[in-house]
Amino acid sequence: MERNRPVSDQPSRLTGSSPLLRMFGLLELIASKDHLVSLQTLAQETGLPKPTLHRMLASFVAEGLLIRQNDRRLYGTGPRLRDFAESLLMNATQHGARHAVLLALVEELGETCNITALSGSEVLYLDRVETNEPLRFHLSPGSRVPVHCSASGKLLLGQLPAETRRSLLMHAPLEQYTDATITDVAQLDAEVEKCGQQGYAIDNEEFIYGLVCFAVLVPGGHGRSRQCIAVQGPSFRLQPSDGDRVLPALRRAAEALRSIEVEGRAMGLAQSEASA
Amino acid sequence: MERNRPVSDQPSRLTGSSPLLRMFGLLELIASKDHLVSLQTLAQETGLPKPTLHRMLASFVAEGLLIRQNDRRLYGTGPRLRDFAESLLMNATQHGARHAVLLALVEELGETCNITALSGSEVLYLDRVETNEPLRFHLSPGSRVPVHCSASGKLLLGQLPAETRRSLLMHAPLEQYTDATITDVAQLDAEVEKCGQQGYAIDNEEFIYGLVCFAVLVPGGHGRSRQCIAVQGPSFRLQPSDGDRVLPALRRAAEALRSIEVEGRAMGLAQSEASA
DNA sequence: GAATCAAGTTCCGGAATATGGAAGATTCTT
DNA sequence: AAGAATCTTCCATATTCCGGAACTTGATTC
Repeated sequence: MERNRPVSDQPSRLTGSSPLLRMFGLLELIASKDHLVSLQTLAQETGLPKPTLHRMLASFVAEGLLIRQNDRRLYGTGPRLRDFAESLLMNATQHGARHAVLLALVEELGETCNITALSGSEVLYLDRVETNEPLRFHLSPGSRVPVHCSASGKLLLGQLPAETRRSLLMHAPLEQYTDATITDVAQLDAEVEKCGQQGYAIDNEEFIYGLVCFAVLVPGGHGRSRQCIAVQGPSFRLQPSDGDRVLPALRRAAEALRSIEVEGRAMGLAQSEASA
Repeated sequence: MERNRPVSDQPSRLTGSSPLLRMFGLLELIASKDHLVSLQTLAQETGLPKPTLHRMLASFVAEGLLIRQNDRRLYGTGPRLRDFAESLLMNATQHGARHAVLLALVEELGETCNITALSGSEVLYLDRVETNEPLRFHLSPGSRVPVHCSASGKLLLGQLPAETRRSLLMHAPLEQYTDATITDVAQLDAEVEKCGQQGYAIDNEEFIYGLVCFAVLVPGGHGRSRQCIAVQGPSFRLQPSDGDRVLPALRRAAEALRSIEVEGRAMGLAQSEASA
């Protein structure tokens, strides 16, 4: 159902399906300001009723996440949020190691690279490092692309049980983005099969004109993989025939990612056993 | 109060009056781990029922706050959380006071100074004040430099658990920027150790020819520090032998930053008690 | 390779929480 | 001191969350 949205400006709506996520969105909004904010300001920017905002802010203040300053009129981030942020960054070494692999790959190939995974019926970008080339495609990390017209998507589809794959493709219409987009299920099945055989996939301008992409699977613990690493670039710098140049590097990076995953798993297990 | 639990104790429930705050507590718990966690582990540590946790985690994953790795068995922080943390630290409300400390330091030393933190596998500039000298290196706040060839990076690496540090360096490309860049892991380990011992670090043209940098840690609340304050300058104005001149000032500034932090914390507590 | 076991996932009725319009306080403004 | 704007409290309603029980998946053992 739709929430009241009487005001027609551009209230940077807090996107969030549940109240819980909406509250996190509020924190994000406050954290993104380089100055303190008032209730009134927040009401205007979010479009939320003031009593609602007041209640949210009050509970954050009670928990030490936010603090009130200037005679209690303005809100800013509190010590607990700073602890959280610092702790997060210091401990995001999984990110760190993974990010480092991407950095090295971009350095070597000279083009933007991504780590991707399947999320629902779309391909999600887990992390990304952009090339320094002045001309490049910009897709923000956390964004999503359709499965049927991305190199990663075609590989990840191949890792799904046939049954699951079928029902997934049924629900998501195969939209035609360019002339090269595969929109026929049978044809897509054949393409997925082919990619699985050869161990890599190419997106040859199937999603965006001028965008070419190579992807390989990150080896999973046992049999199935759920992540890809991919390189993308404009078609005049990266072409389908460049496989010999980019695939070895991609495979090396994929192997590096696998070893990170294994370490992470080992630590995770050690942790759970430690509390027995 | 202490927030990080070193090892498992009783089902130490997530402190939080409302479900909303409890969910934030869950994020804090995950962010405080230097490794990925499983649903089972979280269930044990929080005492929450598994279905409840599963639902919470699923919604976080759907929002991009968390990501799942290792065959979807383990949870870790996602890109959106990292953005949040960085944005928060760069805009922190005591920014004003923090900036003032930097200004005073630059005034005293006559060279550009920065406040830095670790983010993933790189060093992030949280804030920065440039000298008025006509010749200076330009790096904007928000930009990043490699850990292995920056004074801040070498100090912050020393604050990580050995295991974590090893894993990070293993996968980070120790790129050679200048003749002085340390690219050998063992050698870097020794250097990090040495910096930790002496309480400061020097970057002696290890990243950019002609750029020398001194850094000290900002004392943290819980033993470990997560931020540095540093001064940098061209090698003909700032030399490794200038420690006696710059280190006392740096230490004073670091102490000033710590006290700002403590004040903020005290205010936060006062606020939260007022509503108890 | 079938049995066993542990971890992860789904279901759904009941319980607890969030919602926001209206109205009452508290400032700031003139 | 009246007027205006913002902040705060109230509370009936509707939405959301909760978690025991049951089911599925995947790993381990015999």
